[in-house]
Amino acid sequence: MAKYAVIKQNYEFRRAYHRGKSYVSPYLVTYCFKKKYGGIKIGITSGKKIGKAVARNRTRRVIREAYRSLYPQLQGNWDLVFVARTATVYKKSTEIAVVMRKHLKEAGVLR
RNA sequence: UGAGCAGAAUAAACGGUCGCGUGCCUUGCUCCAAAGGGCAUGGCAUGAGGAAAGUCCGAGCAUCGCAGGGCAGGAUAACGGCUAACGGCCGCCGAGGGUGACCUUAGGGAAAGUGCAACAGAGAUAUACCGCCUGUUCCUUCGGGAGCGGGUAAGGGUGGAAAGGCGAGGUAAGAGCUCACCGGCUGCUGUGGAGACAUGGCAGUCCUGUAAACCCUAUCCGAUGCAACAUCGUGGUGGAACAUAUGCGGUUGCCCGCCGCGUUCCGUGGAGAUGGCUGGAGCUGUGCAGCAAUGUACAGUCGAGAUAGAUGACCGUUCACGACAGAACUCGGCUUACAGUUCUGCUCAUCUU
RNA sequence: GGAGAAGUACUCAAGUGGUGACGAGGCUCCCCUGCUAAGGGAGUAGGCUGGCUAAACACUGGCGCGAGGGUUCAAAUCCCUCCUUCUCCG
Repeated sequence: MAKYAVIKQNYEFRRAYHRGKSYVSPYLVTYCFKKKYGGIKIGITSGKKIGKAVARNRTRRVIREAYRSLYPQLQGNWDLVFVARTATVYKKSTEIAVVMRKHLKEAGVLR
């Protein structure tokens, strides 16, 4: 996980939820919080609502894979939080990547 | 051929590109007196399960407690064995179910004591309501009826359960009151078995159920859990020693002004880091002992160790088109979830020879 | 990951083996009022599945206290296995 920084602390998640901009689609929710420094950090949330451990692990992997394909095109200082929804379990990473690209373009993170 | 029973194995496969965790190695940069460390690139190896789950039992390991004994509390419960241990497993006995292969079974003690048994019913651990039989008094239409007293457990509705069952004798009517058969229990005893137990004999006896109610008997159990625990230890803060205000640091390069106080040691505190962390009652194969669980000898072998938590994406080929589901200190079990496929042994029915 | 607690009607809840599962709020209907509110009275395991009926109401049998088994004559209660929810340990 050295390649991309990860959000660990609870206050960082809270800051993104309360003060960040949110973008919603049927199988992904994105929160973007702009910072002054620190580069790009991401956090992935897959709650108990998604399912059991296998389903939660799968959503995290799929979202991380989609983020990996978009990672080289990002710029700025951002905290990004991706929240999985129930429908995410049955999606492929390419479908997630299309939605994520749309969300990040609206937020201005992309390019 | 159809239906079924028991056990075991497996849990889609192969190839290519990109990506992730861990270990080892190479190269480059860098910190350092050195040992060694950090970052980046590349290569090789390896990378979830039969239940990893539930956390229901049993252990290892760790810390705390503990002279020894007892009480309380909890768990288990036919018998023999296996095991580090177990409430687990194997074998076997009893009971129940199935035509059968086979399956299920918390299966000690109610004759040590206490409690409970609603409703119904005359009566619930001992009973006389109706009935049956009989003594006596009165009445009588001479059939019998009424009152008072006695005997009786055969028959009666109720109930989960009504005092062993059924037949015969017996009797005023009846009754294990007596007898034969069957059944239960207790004592003594023969045979078989390691034992539970099985199967006989003799004598006595006829007793409600409930211990997953209290209890009795036998055996076992200290508490807490890797977020345990060990090591290092920030900021802050207490004390001592040394130094000291004409000093040092910050605020603007200098002056004034303003603000703060240094070093070492011993505590307190416990952010965080490292260890614990995977080689073990290990796995595979063969032989031997044993009905088996299992034990043992030899040979081979090392198969995750993360710390916001590593297995994914895309493409191609094939098929039966893929269920339940993700390690978090480690083992032995149990329980629960589960698409299918394969193999072995066996039973029943039908048909053919 | 570990340790514990609870589950009863729409909500809150009582019920430690025994008729038909107590009660409060809420809800429905009625009374009171010109109309509301307040007050008073009645009903409220309301569901599922059978019987009765042409059909409905009423009556009645069975199931139903998170789910499924077991012990018992009898289980919300006792025992076992699951499910769900909540709390604590950094």
